[in-house]
Amino acid sequence: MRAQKIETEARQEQIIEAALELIGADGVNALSIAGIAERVGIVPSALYRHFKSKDDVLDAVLELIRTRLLANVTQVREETPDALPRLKSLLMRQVRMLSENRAIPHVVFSDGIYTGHPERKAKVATIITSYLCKIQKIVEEGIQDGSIRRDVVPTTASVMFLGMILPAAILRNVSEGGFDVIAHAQNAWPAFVRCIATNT
Amino acid sequence: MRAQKIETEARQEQIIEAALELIGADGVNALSIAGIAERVGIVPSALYRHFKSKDDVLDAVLELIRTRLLANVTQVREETPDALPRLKSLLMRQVRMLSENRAIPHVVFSDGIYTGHPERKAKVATIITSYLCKIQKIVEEGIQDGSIRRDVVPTTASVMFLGMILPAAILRNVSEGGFDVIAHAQNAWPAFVRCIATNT
DNA sequence: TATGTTAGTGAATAGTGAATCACTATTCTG
DNA sequence: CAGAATAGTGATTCACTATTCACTAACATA
Repeated sequence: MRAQKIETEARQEQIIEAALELIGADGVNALSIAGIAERVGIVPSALYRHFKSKDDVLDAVLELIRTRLLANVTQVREETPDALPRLKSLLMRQVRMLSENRAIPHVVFSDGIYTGHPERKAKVATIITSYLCKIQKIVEEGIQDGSIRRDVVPTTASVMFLGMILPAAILRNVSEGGFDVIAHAQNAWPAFVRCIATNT
Repeated sequence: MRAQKIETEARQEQIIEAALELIGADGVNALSIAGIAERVGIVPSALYRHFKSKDDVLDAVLELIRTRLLANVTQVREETPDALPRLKSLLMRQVRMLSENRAIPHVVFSDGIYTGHPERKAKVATIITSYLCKIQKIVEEGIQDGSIRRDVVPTTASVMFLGMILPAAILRNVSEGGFDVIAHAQNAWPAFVRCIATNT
């Protein structure tokens, strides 16, 4: 049975989405053109009408993740004005996002994407660091307005913030969902507050 | 030129060591029998005299990492009696270990090892959780003797402890060493203390 | 309705890397 | 020193996957 003809842009989205889901399920290594094609409902070779190569697909996946990740931060900025509530809201958002989108840690932390692709590795580095920079900025503003201790190093705080999310994501992955990421975030938050907030 | 003949046990160690280094450099995906063989100085097929399969090599690598990782914890237990100094010492040890041994995060957090190998994934899960359990125990003892706050959830604390190390390791990997893991640990430690220690 | 363009198909190709095997060189031992 | 056991070699097989290509069906538009 022949697949329905669909315009390239729509197919591209389907393909990226399918890739994202497959990566979330089995990791970057298990991602194959055949697998994507099957999920989309076309034949493997048809995929090449919409992407030049598998690498192209991976680049697109990475780009999508980048925008989703950073969008979260900017949305939080608009939502709340103060540093601590911003961070808390961001934490909960990210954790929820990871719950729904298992692919993200796979893509960002698996070497499968950048073996033999220094440019892509650099891109991952850029994504992470620009994410951290935004957090750092929130922390700096918190120091300015006195809600965050002066002796907190913004860089360190941003990495520790990531430290509430990342190990949890990996634990969830490795234990097949046997780790409650959201509960962890809720427990970790007050502790994190103690470690950066000024004593009241 | 023919390679020197060496007894299996010694070769096995060489092979595991080579695998570890290759993984550290380029990740699990880039690991090939040919690569290992070249590094060891034998021909690819010779490797099969010492290991049944590539999977066997990976299992051995994983086992080595497991022992190294857990050995660190038990050594720290012998070294110092109190919870907080123990944790600090453990932190610095782990960070130093990661600096010297780039393969560890690759092996533990890359999906390359467990795609299609549920048993191995389970083993990774076991390694991480048993590591966390040991930390948890230290925390619990700290709560007992009053050096750690009563309202700290031991599980959460252990995951956050990992959160000082893990993101740092990944940042270092991704940025090609452009991130000072040891400096980060030194900055993060006092903050972590604030978040779990009783106020003095 | 005819025609050009776009998307889908299936078979063929080619590269890669793990694993096997028959054979050879080396080392150990009686 | 003979010969058994052990380790190394190179050619080869095998499976797996990305990619190409000639062809076909569907759609848009003139």
